Amino acid sequence: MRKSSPKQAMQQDARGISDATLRQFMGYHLKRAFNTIQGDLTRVLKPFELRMLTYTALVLIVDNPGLSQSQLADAMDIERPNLVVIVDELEQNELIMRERVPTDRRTYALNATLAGRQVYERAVAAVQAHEERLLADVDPQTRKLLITALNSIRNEA
Amino acid sequence: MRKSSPKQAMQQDARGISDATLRQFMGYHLKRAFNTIQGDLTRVLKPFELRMLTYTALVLIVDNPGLSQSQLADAMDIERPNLVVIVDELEQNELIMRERVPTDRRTYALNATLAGRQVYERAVAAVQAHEERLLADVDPQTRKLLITALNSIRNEA
DNA sequence: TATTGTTATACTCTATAACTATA
DNA sequence: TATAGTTATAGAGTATAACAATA
Repeated sequence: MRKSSPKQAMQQDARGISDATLRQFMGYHLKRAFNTIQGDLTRVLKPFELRMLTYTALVLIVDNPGLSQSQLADAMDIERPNLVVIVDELEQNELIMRERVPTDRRTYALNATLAGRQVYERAVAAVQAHEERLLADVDPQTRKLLITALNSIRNEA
Repeated sequence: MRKSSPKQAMQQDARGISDATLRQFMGYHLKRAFNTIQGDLTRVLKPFELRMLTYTALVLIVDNPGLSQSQLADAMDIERPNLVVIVDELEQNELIMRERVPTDRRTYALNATLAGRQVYERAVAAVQAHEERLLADVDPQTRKLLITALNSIRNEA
């Protein structure tokens, strides 16, 4: 994660670097914001032995008991092969279980353990508190607008 | 890059996956939006033999002739070691030149070649056109708000 | 044949430590 | 000493192809 250089989003920074062209470039702003939040989240989630991907998976599993790895990969927008290590990690930490489905023995039903649901409660609270701090300057209406705009980006591809 | 699943940002998707908890999670929206835009940009920049990082570097070099690699790394918010291959790539494609500075022989002054400035013109236009399509549903005022909000995220870390 | 989960693999982006040459 | 650029390296995240088990 990188140290921030405040004021650099303006026309010129202290050393006179002009980012006039870049300032219009949404991808650039998105990337920097994501890198910042990703770095923060790594810290916030460390006490729970989670990272952003395992956190996201845990949340979806707790909220959707019994879903399959394919469904989870689809919901997380990642490829199935990449989900395997994520589910492995959650299972090794005993936060979730893979359970065979009798009616279709190819799939696993994913379910959180008691410990998983407890970690979920605390981790969700920690992430919400973090985002509350992060978005302190952004009023609720703008946050909604932000999310809507971000999702419209996602859906336009 | 991943295929999009429209409507999935709503309460439930076609298979009934609930992402109620995730919907409040800004990091998740940011990540998906960034992944989308990053995938798109890879395609948009391919004709110019650029990727997002080399594009960003080229833009900053053209807009700030003679800047050093340290300044560039700082402006791009990446570590100096990671910039080396980016500058290498631009130099090998003959879009920029490293020139020794007589007054401080440790630093290089980075300058775009004529070809670099021409690629810059066309690549910037292509990226702007792409973002215009991507943000078609987002009105100009909201875009500004979006950028401001994204930058406030960046600076709060 | 098609799908679920898996393995192997490769590529990109990021981060740190340590080197060199200059200052 | 300190700084600019570099090398080597390691860790994430992501993507594709191909396999076994099952449908």
